[in-house]
Amino acid sequence: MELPLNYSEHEAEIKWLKYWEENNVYKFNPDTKKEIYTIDTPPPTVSGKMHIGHAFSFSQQDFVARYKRMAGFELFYPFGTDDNGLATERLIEKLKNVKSKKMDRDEFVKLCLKTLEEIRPDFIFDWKKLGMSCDFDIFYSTIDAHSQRISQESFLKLYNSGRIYRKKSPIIFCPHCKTAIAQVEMEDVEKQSTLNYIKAKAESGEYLIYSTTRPELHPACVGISIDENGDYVTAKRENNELWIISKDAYNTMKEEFPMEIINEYKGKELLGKKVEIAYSLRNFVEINHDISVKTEYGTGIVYYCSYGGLDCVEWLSRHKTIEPLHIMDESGVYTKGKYKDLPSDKAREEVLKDLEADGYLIKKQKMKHFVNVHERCQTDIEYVATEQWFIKYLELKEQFLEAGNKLNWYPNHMKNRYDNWVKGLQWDWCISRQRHFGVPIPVWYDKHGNIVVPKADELPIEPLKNVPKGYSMNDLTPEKDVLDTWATSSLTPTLAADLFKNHPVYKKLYPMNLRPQAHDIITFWLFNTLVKSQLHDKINPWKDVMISGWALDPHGKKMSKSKGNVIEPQEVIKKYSADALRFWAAGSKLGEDLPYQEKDLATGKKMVTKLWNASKLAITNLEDYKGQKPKHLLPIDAWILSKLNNLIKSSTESFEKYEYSKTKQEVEKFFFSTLCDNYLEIIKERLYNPDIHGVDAKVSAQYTLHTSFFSVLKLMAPIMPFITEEIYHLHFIKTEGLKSIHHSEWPKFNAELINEEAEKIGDMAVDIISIVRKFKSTNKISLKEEISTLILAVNEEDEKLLKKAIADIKGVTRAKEIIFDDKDDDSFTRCENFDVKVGIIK
RNA sequence: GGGCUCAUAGUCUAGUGGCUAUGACGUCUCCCUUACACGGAGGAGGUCACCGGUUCGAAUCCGGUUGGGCCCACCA
Repeated sequence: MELPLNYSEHEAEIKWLKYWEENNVYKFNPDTKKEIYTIDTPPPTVSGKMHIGHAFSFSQQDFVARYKRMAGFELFYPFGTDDNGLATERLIEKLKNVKSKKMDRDEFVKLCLKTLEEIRPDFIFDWKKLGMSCDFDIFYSTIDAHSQRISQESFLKLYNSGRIYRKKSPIIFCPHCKTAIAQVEMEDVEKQSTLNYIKAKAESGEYLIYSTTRPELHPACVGISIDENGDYVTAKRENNELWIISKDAYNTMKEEFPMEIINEYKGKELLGKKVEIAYSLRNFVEINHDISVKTEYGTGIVYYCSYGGLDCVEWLSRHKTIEPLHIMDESGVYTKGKYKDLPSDKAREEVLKDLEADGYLIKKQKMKHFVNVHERCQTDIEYVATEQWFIKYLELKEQFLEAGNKLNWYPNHMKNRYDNWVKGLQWDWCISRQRHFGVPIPVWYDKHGNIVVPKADELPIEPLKNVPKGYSMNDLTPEKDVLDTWATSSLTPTLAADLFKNHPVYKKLYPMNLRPQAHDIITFWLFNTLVKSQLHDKINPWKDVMISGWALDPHGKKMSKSKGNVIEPQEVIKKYSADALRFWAAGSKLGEDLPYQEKDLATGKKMVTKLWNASKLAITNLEDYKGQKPKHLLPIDAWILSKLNNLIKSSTESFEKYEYSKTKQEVEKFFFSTLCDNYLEIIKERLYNPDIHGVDAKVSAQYTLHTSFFSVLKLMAPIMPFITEEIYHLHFIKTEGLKSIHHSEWPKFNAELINEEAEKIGDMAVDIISIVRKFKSTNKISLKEEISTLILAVNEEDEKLLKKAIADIKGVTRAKEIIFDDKDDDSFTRCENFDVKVGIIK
C-alpha cells in the first residue's frame, strides 16, 4: 500500500467527523443487550462560542465516555443546550434588535426558539470539532416544550406535596435589571463609601450615636441594637448634651468630640430604652441586644432597617416580634416616607442633606468596604420584599449531607465544598424570577386570591395565554413570573432520560452513572440537581461525579474578556488540531486547574506526527503479516509484551478512577520511549533481513509489533480519537472489521504475558544500547556507524540471559562482534540499572 | 474570618515513607540513519517555598510560617 507522506490533521478531522455522523458511530442503541453507561452531559449556553474552559472540561469527560464505550458499555451520552437564561435573552435581543420586555412573552420565546434553531448548528459544531462522542440526536434545549413540561411538572409535584410556597420575603434584587437574583449572581466589589455618625434622641433625654453606610434607609428603621455584655458610657459634651456610645468609641472619639464620662455601665442597662429615629415611619424604636454588635466598630450601636442588607434580614429573623417596614418596590424606588418616589442613590443624597441641616449628622468618615453588586451590571443590589416562590428545603440539610456522602466524588476532596455549602445554607430556594424569558410558573390566582394550578396532562402551559380546564380567562389572573433557570437545569438527568420515556430502556437511564462538571458550580448545578432528585425520588441523580478544573491563562490567571487573555479553542484547533487540544486537556489531573501553554499544544501535535510516522513503519512492515502466532517469541518481543501488559493494567485502573491524565502520561511514555526509541529500532534488523535472521524471527517481531502498536492505538483512542481512527482505517481495521476504532474492545490485561526474565533481558539490552549511543554521540559519529567490538563484562547468569538476545543487540548497536569478558578496565561504562560493564572498540 | 487546595530546574508538570527526584518545552553539543530533520542521540540545569517534629530514612506523614488559587461568611 502506498501511504501518504504526511498526515493532514484538518482534512482528516473533518473527514472523520462526517464519517462518524454518517455511520452513526456514537448513536445510542436503546435495544442494546450491553450494560448502559449514562452521562449527564452539562448543557452549554448558546450565548456565543465554545470557550477554552469548555474545550478543557468537555474533553476530559469525553475521554471517560470513550473509554467506557471501548470497555464494553452502551453509552447514553446526550447533548443539550441551556437556552433558558439571561444570557440567551440578551443574545437574542442583540441579534434580532428587539426588547423582550416590550414583547409578548410567548412571542419572544417563539422568536428565541426560532433564532436558536438558526444559530445552534454552528455552535454545536464547535463541540463536534472537538471530537465529542455524544449522540447529538439525544438532544434537549432547556427552553423547548419538552423541557418546559418537565420543569413545570416538577413545580407542580412539589407544589402539590407542599414543598413549594409563596411568600412576601426579602430577596436579593437588582434595581437595574429589575429581577430577583441568586446569591451566586452577586459579586463583591470594593467601593469608596462613607460611614455616617448620626445621633438619635432617647426618650430619657440622652443621645444615642450610631453609624451607618446606608443612611437612606432611615424611614425603614425598625430597631436599634447594642451588645448587652459590652462596656458603654454616657458622656457629657461641652454643650451639655449627653451622648451614649461604647467605651471603645469614647476612646477613639474623645479628641474630635471633647466629652467627659459621667457614667459607665454594661450594655444591659440600655435595653428597652425608646429612641426617636429621624424620619422613621416608626416614631420610637426600642434598644435591644443583638449578637452581631461589636463595641469596637463605629459607636457600638447599630440601627436596623428593612432592609439594608443581609445583616438586617438576619437581624429581623432573630427579633421575630419586630414587624419589617417595606419601603421599596420592585422597581428599586421608595414607596413610602419622606423620600417616596426616589431611587436609593438619590434618597441617600437627600437624607444626608436633611440630617446635616437638622443637626443629626455629626461626622462623616470615609472608608472602603465591599458591597455586593450584580455581576452582570455591577449595580449595587438591594433587598426588597416581594412575593416570591420558594422550595422549602432548609430542614433537609441532613438528608442532603447524607446524599452527598453516598456520591462517589472524583477527586474526593471536592465533597468538602458541597458539605460546606449545605451546612451554610440559610435560605430556602427562591425559584421565581421577574424575567420575561423563561419557563412560566404554571399558576393563576382566582378572584379571592386563591392559587390555581393545572393538571399534569395540561403541561406545558403558558398562563398568560391559557387557563386550566374548567376556567375561563376572566376568572383567573395569571402569575407573571418565570422559573429561575436553575429550577430547570437541575433536571438535566430527567430532561435527557425522558426522551426515551416510551421505550423499555427508560428505567435503565435514571439515575445516571456520571455527572461531569467543573468545580465552580458544585454549589448550584450539582447541589440543585441533587436536591430535585432527592425531593422527587429520594435518590441521588448519579453514582459518580467527576469534577474538572479550569483552564487558566499562561500565567495561571483566570481568563476573562476584560483582561484580554482569552484563548479561543477554535483558533487552537485550527493551528494544532483537535487531537492536540485534547492531548493538552489530558495533561491536567482531574480537578486541577491547568495554565494554557502553547508549547503543550506543540507537544500534542508532535504526538500526532509521531503516531503517524511510527504507523508508517509499522504498517509497511506488517503488509505481509497474516496474523499468525510465532513459533517462539524472542526475548525482546516477550520483553515489550510484558511491559505492554503492565501498561494495560495500570491504564485501565487509572481510567476506572477517571484518572485519564495518568493513562495519557503512561501511554505516551511507553509509546515514545519503549516502543519507538527502543523496540522499533531493535526489530528493524529482523524485519529487513529475514534471510539472515530467519523468517521465524521476523514473524515474532511482526506479531509483537502488531499487538503492541495496535494496543497503544486503542489506549490512546479516547484521548486522540482522530489520528487513531485514521491509522486504524489504514491497516488495523483488517483484523477486526469494525467500522471504527471507537467500537474496538479496550485492551485486556493478559497475565500470561508478564515475563520477568524477558523484562530483565530487555532492560539490560536497553541500558547497553544507551551506552553505545552515548559513545557514538560523544565521539561525534553517526548512530548507523559500525563499531568493531562490543565487550560485555557480566556475571555468568546475566551472560546467559544476554546471549538470548545477542543478535538483536548486535543489530541495533551495529557491532561487528560482541564478546563476553569478565575483565574490565577504566574505559568500561557501567549500566544504569544492572551490574553490567560495557567496553567499546571503534 | 472559616473551609478546601496548591507551592518540585527558566516554564509547565509526575511523584501519598526507600537506590542517583519524572516527563515535556526551552537551552547546549552532535548526527541528514531506508517511520519521522515537523526528526534522532547525548549533555547541562533542582536547598522539592520556609521553620520545626515523627522516623533508621521525608518532596511524600504531622505542626507551624509565608505566598497563590477557589468557595463561603462578614464588613452597621
